[in-house]
Amino acid sequence: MGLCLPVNFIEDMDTSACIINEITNGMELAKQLKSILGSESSLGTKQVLIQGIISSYDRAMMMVNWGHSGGQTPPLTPPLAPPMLSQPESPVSVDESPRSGDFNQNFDDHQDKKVGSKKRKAITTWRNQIRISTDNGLEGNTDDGYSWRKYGQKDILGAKFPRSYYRCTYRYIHQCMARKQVQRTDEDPMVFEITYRGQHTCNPTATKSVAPPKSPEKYETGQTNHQPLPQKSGEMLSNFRENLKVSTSDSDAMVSNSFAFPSASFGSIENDQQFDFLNELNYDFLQGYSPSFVSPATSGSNYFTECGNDFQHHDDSHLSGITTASTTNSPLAFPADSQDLSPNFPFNLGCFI
DNA sequence: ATGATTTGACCCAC
DNA sequence: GTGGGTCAAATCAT
Repeated sequence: MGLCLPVNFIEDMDTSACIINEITNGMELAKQLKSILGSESSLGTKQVLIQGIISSYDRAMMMVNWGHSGGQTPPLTPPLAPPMLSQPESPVSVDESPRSGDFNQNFDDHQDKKVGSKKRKAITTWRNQIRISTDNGLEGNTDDGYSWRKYGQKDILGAKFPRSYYRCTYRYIHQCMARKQVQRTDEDPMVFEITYRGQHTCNPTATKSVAPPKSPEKYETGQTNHQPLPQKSGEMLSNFRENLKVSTSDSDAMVSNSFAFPSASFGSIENDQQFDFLNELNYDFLQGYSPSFVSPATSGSNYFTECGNDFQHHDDSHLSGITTASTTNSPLAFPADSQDLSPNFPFNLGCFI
């Protein structure tokens, strides 16, 4: 069901060879980039090469991390399809809060409380870091295709900025227990770290309400009501995918998915020129890439089942050490399904298929 | 009037 | 005891 890699991926692959392959590939791309750096080559070409380099090294690092993880297989399905998550070996806790037990009778963690030691952090989480860019006068947003309602904000010790807490707008309608936390990073106020908890049981496309954003600040605090146009959904998705990290705390697994359009956002796009610019930008970047990757933002239940692009496996101890630099600026992602790859697609996915 | 956000208080894991 | 997560009343926005 949309998983890109077999469960026994680690055991089956020749990890060392793949790591070498990725590093070699990255080096080759770097050479190509160097050769065209001062040339007339298009910006897109250069960015593709840069992303190829980043992706190669990301994958190499991922494989190194996995190799040290005792063969543990991370969850492979990214967050936009939380209901599709398949983690049979790690209990999925949707709502760990004792006080919010009004609806969690249906969820596994409720059983966990009876069965054994139930740690608060034993819950499936995804982390997504989004860079908000003002380079071109646009503000980004943290929209991910779902409707969220803010239910709290808290100053976090040691953090410059407060953390905002959101739950699915349809928590009570669809018993959707998905939540997320949004927090600006100390290092870069333009980068938001979004932690998703629990899985959506609602249909994002069917439930999204319509209300355009009023201000960038609204987005920063998690504007919940926005119905992007179909094309905007691609940007929305791209923002969301910009830097995705998935983890199950109890299994000490994390998956990272690097994706970004440069400054592609629609949080405060209120004039058509800007919007057209972004569309062109997206088109340029996605030209030649998987249509299934570009367009699916409006079908929330699908567009994440297919991916699993850049994976990074971390210990729980690494969770707090997520860096933004390596993952927030990746201008491109690649489709998980090699069949979707265009001939232009620069990345060697041989290790993943 | 209705729904979203803010914010102080509460609960509980650590 | 402290800090993080959540609740819920008050407030705000539409």
